[in-house]
Amino acid sequence: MDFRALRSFVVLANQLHFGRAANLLHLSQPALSKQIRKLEDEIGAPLFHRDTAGTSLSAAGAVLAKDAEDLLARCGEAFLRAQRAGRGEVGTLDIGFGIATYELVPRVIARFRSRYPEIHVSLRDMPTAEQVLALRAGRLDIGFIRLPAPDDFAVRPVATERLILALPPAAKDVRTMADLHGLPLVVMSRERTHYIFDQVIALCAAFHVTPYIAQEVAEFPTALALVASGVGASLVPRSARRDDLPIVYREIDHPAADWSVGAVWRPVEGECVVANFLACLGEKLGAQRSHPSSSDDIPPSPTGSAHDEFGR
Amino acid sequence: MDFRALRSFVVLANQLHFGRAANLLHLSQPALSKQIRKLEDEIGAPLFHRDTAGTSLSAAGAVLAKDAEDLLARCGEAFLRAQRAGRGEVGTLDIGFGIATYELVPRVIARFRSRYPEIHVSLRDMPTAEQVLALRAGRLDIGFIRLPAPDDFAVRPVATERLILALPPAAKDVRTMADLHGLPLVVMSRERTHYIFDQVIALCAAFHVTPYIAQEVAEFPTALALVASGVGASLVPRSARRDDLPIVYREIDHPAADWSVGAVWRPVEGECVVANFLACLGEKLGAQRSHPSSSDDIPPSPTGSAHDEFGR
DNA sequence: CACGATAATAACCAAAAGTTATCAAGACGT
DNA sequence: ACGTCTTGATAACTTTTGGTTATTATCGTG
Repeated sequence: MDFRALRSFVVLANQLHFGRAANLLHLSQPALSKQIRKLEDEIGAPLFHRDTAGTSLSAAGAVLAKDAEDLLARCGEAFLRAQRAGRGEVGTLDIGFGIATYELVPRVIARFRSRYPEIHVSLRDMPTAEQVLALRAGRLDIGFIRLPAPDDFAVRPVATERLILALPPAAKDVRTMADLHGLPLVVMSRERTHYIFDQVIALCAAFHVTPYIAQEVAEFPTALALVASGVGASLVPRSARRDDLPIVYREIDHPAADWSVGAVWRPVEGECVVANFLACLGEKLGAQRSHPSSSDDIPPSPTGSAHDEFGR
Repeated sequence: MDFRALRSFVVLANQLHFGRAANLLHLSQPALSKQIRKLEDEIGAPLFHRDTAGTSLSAAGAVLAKDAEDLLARCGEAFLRAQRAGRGEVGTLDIGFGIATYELVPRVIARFRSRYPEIHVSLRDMPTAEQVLALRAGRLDIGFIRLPAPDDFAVRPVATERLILALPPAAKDVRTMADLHGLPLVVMSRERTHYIFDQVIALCAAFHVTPYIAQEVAEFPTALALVASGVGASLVPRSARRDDLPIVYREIDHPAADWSVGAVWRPVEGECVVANFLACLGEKLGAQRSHPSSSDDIPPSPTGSAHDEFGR
């Protein structure tokens, strides 16, 4: 059943006049006659009674007319929805995020939702590794993971932190990571924030320090309190620093101390939903909105900007 | 938006493989590629991600796929409904009937409804003249009217009655209508059954008899009771005759005494609903099923058959 | 009875959709 | 690392379809 014929049929059913209907449809009367006749052949029954005194709907025509109008409306609707989906205005967006983005992501999503109310956003809390898998499998559109990202992803760095050394006053002669060797260490529990734990371990390894774990804690303030009470040293993000405690801080001048989170996505052509979300993200970060909607180059990293976007 | 392209799209969305989908659609792979590309151009966004590793739906494609399947189903449904309407299996049937068919018509309609449950039958009680107008205006499909019908209608005679003279014993020397002159007459009230009244008047006129109306009644048995008690003569359908009363009956050998009802309809090409109804009617009458579904000749009149189908 | 209106038909033309053959790019197995 | 295979795109060509104009048949109507 041809679509154009259906549209012609509806117009004719309203006009009940081949000439007028043909005009409205911007085609000639014989063309319309042919279309209708073809439709009638397909259906196997006349849709109109042709009478020189006037054209009128047949029983079959009357039945079809009722359905056809609705059908055309639905079709147009579907078409528009598809177009809007192409512009990233309707559809779904699956976002993965982890503990480090509990503050940032919901805020961006709130903005995104108000701007694109017809996008169904689904948030999935999962660790970095799982996000990478889900992204590759297409189960996620965007992930927020610890950087660096595997290089088959496009990246938008979102927040950068740097670990600093927190020392009890008694250990104020420790100046660098290397001096940490043998000192007891307060670390974040691997349970909840294993990537922080992992990074601490990796950082120690980078300095050939064998960490001696004195205590595991769940929150940075707790760790600092323990440091202040002399339990041991700790490594915390700079934003967690508290100066009201008797603690000595040391910068760590090593890339392994950098701790950044970025939005990553598969660099696929023409998926506007992702681009739209990244635009919201960019605005939220107050940074330049460099997001390649249809190119797979990695946007310039705004390193050094956007501190303190997370931290507890 | 082309319909065939939509169907192709749905198949491809299920298969996610141009070659296989093309096979299922019985066309070549380039043709399918072209169709999809055209659809994408119309919509303005890619519907699939083409990757040598495999084809997958884009965001827009996923949205459209959801709608398209439903759309196609509805379309097929509408198509089938139209076909069935063409065969007179769905739709509406507007029937007009009057007092004389109160017994027959509902029985036929019951049969018709059980056979064509998806035809919405609407019954309209209206007198002959009004039925004729409604039929011409297309507001009725079938009417049951007193015959003869105007000759732009097709007719199926349904019941024939003949008026007979009912005389009180005291008037048994009356032998023909002509002898009725001056005799008091018991007639049916014009209110309820004006066509019977009218026919009695017409019958009298045919014999140049000026009727002298002694009494109007509502039912034939009442009329006969009055006749038996000597109030006057009466004209009743033969089927109303009662032999347990002291009444003398006389046949009237004149066409004006004939009183028949027929189903009439506009002889329009290819309206199966009407034909189907007439088939039911024919079966109910137990007569030959001569009903011209697509010709406008009047079916052979089964005169003399089908007595007693109405009468009160 | 000629005229006007309406839809069907015919002849023709252009656009489309289909076909086969071929190409380019990755995945894959050796 | 290199042919091979798979997959989809492209090109050239053909067929089909849909559209146009011109004409005809058939009614109502002045």
